[in-house]
Amino acid sequence: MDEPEFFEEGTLVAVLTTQPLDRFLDYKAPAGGCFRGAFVEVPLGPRKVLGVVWGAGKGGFDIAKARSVNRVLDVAPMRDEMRAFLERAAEYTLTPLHAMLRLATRAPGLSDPPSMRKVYRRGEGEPDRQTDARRRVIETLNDYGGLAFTLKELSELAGVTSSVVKGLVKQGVVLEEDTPRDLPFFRLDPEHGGKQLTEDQTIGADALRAGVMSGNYGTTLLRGVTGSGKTEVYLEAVAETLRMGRQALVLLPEIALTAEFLTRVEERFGTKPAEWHSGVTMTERRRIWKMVGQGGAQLVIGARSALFLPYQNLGLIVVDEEHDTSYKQEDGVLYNARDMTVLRASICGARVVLASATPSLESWANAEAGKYEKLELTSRYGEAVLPEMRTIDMRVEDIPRNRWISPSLQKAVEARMERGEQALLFINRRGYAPVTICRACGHQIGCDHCDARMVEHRFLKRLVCHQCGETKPMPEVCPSCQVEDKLAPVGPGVERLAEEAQAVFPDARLAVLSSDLFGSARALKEGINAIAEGGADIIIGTQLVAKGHNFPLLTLVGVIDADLGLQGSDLRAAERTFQLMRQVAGRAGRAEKRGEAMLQTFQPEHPVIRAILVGDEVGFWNAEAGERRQAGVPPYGRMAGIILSSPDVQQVFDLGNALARNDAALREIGAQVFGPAPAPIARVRGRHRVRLLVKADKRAPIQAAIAKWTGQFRLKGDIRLSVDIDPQSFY
DNA sequence: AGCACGCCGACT
DNA sequence: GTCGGCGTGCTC
Repeated sequence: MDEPEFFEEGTLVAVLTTQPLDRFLDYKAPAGGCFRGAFVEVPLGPRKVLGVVWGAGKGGFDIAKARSVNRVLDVAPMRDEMRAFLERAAEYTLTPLHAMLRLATRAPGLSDPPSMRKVYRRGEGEPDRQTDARRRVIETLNDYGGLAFTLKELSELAGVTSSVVKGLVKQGVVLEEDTPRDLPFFRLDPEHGGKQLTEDQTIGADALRAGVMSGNYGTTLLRGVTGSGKTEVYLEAVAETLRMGRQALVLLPEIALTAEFLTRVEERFGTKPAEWHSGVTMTERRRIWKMVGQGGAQLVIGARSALFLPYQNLGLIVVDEEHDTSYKQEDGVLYNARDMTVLRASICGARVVLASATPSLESWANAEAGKYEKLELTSRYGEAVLPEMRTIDMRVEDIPRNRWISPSLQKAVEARMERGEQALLFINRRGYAPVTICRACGHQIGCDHCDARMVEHRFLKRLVCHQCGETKPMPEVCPSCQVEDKLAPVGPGVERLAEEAQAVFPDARLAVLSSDLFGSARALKEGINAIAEGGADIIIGTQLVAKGHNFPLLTLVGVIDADLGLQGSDLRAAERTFQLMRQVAGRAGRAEKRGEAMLQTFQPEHPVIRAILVGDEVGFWNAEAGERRQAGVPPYGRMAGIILSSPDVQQVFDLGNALARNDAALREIGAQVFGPAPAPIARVRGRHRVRLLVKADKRAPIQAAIAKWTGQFRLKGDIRLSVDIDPQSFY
């Protein structure tokens, strides 16, 4: 390893700060000098800001203005590979570098001196007088063999007041010591809880282990049907990474999942890993950030932002459910954590495992092209097999108005209940009804700040905008024509389906699983556990249930509206529908009983529905790939979205049109621009949004061209422009 | 991001 | 005359 460059006191260093400046600022190195990569505090105008020494200063300005770095912070310096990663990620996503540095420093108190706290352990001496309380303190300390406790912990464990402990400290029986507040995580033991793997899993685990042992970059697409035990397989790759003394990161799409996952990690490695997501406390954040940087955390389980932690020796990154759309950050810095994972790993020589039962077309195409290795787990655990799937043709079902459970589905559910098995009714819509319409004038209630329609939530007794979160009470009269008692719900949501199910199956015990019905991840987990143990006959759920929870008694899945998502011209709709339906169907029959899945559809002959039915994944992907290749869209072409937003409609359209007219920079690389058109959500929080789409050849330097193109324009007033490379949805 | 500078409209 | 609106520019 090359030693990073050292800068003597007084020499000029280029510093990148977290302030939104589009260049480096030069400072004089502080007393004692500093290395490249050092985190520093620098003066900026009247303020002190956080920065990183990026390299030698360039000069070229009035040298008398150069100020000195205030001090070098007491955290591990940023490694060269991290700087390279941030630079490349900034370049790829067309994000200013300072914004990338922000992502990488999302922990509080990095500039604070390491804070200390007092801990107490057993000393040599004996107390002058033995009392009951004193004996309990000493016994507690002996029981835990030399461990140190905080005052609060020790007095609670021993059942004494803090003054007893303090008294013993005075006599030297208990020692009081200062230790850093941010403690390392317990060591994970790769040999702790290895499970017996199936033959299939062993082959997979061996292949992943071999990759880890190579010590080089490489990506493996780990494909396994639901219940095939992907997790066990990639945890073996984690184990091998730990044996090699390197760090591992497992990215998960859902916070709700991490609790269950953490338990599995603890069973496998004997202790909990570091857990990083938006819900962790500030103190814990700082601890994780620092410990990851100095090797005191071997394994991080986290959401996408965990990719920007300062790993010092990252050997493996697992992206679980790699197809999940939540890996794409949709506000602020627009990046896809799956793609950035591959970038980061290729820079620091780490392995990547992309795990999914239903991979994204991008990853599938990369595997087909030989860029990724492919690994398949085919057999499910035990005797369970994929459910038998069939459609219910809604065109021929005799079903009353405002009912969504067809007679065929009803019969099937009743049959399962008689056998004491569970059924799941799946609908991918939260709330009571997606639309509220006035039957007097036809007005549909919309959000005041967005162009989205408000969704009635009876549980909350309010209308909710699923776009911006705005809520308002259900109006008494129509906001448009003021007529009373004419507002009617249209279409089903999960709450309304539950109401119907209760009427259709009066004796059934219902459980509704929707993300907005649980106050916390913990409550959700408890709810899920109770259901899994048989606390309900019928589960009514949104896509929350598709995400890897286990329901051993579940043998029937009824999909209320399999067509949802097939409409529209969104090219990814078919892919998402395929993935979601396959995942939901995978909930049935995970234990010993053969499951069944029934899809209610008005278009049973649709190619996607047919592919879902026969489970012909390769056929589906080939068909989908063919169409996209034809259209020259991702993954066979490149796209970027340009979103303009402003409170003033005229302003955004003017700029949009100006951009569309002056597209020489794009034509130079053979790219086309479409639009401007109202963005998928044309108004968000009072801002009008307009989108242009850029389409280019797979190999075209789209970022450079877009930078040149948009760079000609100066943004006036409150207008914002953001570039979304590889947008999730496009049409 | 902040913060200062600076140039036009409604007050004392 | 001056207080204050927020457009523009600077920060080593």
